[in-house]
Amino acid sequence: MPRRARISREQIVAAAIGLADREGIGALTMAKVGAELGVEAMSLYNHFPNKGALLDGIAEALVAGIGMPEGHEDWEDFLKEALRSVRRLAREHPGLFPLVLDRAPDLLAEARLIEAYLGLQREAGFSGEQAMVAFQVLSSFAIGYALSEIRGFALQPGRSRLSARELPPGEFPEIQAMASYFESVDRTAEFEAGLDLVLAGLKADRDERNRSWFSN
Amino acid sequence: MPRRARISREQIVAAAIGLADREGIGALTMAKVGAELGVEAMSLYNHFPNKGALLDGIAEALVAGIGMPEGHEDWEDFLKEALRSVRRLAREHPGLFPLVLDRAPDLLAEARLIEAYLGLQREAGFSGEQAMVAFQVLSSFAIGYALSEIRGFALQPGRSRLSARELPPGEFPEIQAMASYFESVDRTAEFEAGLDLVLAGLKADRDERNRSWFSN
DNA sequence: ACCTGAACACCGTTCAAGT
DNA sequence: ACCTGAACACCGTTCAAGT
Repeated sequence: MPRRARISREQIVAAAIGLADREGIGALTMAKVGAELGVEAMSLYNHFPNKGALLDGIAEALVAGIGMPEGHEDWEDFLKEALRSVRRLAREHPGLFPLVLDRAPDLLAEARLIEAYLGLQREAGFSGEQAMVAFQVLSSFAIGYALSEIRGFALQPGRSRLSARELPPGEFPEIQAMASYFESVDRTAEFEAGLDLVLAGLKADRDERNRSWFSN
Repeated sequence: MPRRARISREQIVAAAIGLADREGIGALTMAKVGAELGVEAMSLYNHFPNKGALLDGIAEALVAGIGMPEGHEDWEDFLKEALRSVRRLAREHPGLFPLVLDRAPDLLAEARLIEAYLGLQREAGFSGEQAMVAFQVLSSFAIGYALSEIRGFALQPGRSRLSARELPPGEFPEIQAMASYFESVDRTAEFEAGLDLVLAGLKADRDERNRSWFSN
């Protein structure tokens, strides 16, 4: 048993994630991450060149935890499952999600996902360009939705958000009529409805383009 | 002429925005913002209780700069114009956009926009709930898209982003076949297509629900 | 090979002293 | 009323010294 603790990259990243989940991203200082493992701040520099590299390590670990969707047959389910994972990550680590977006490491994992997706898309009658537009529109929606959800939607009660019931009465009749709606939205259902809505639009667009192609 | 510079809240906020635009958000220290105006760091505490309040002031000023869309007749144009403004803000102040999202002040301005929007929506045959789902799905898309655009989409060349051409050859045939696409996407056209796609889905959904309503 | 004490630059913030 | 010097706690980072 060594008198001084000995630590690994993986332990540091895990400790940092736990710390940020418990105390917020503001608690992510070298000293506090070290203390989590019984070690001084300077020890971390034996494992990461600087704090930025540690943050990259955190982002990478979180994204790697998502993995590739299983059941590769259908492009719609494949993509929906991947985007549900994005939302799940945001909900599990709300404090770290913006960091993941910021430092989204240029991952081979992401490229592998898109490669698999494009293969599935081609069989479904989409051109490569249509497939990538679909990917970018849908993932923009999922990222934006997840972000809105963790920081609070407009007019939602709670945290520091202005809620529908706090508005000056009289001036906002439309909103006030819906106050109870804002307090009881089912966000999972809304997210799924959003995915389906965008997918319906994409498929309608594909079909229309294919129709005009055949009729020319 | 006083020997010591005298400054206002507005000047401080403007100086901070200019500084962040030029040197990045990392340059937003009390000392540097002060220096921008020929003043010491401590002077800022006469105008803002702390740095967080200054950042809130920045977010508020940027959002206020957007304003309410003109030409209120049509809910679709109204909402599209508002969301184009979000994207415009992101492109004009890429370094500050995440901060705006984070500190989105609980603005009366936002409530007024939603109030006006709901009024327009009702006339178009949407229920209040449908209207808010539409709002949240579309604004999630716009926020996510703007964010992706400023930090780089997947497989896009540039910055620190892994580009399609940098991937190990052979392993990613689908992506490599589209390398030239990734280098020449028209992001404005893609954003507009995304808006129209989601709107088409929303209207199809409304019509379907109304149809089943009448046939019951 | 990897943890640590001492040290430095930089940062947010307080407060009493100036004008 | 509002700017400033001095001071403090906290932070990232370096480096030589330990084991």
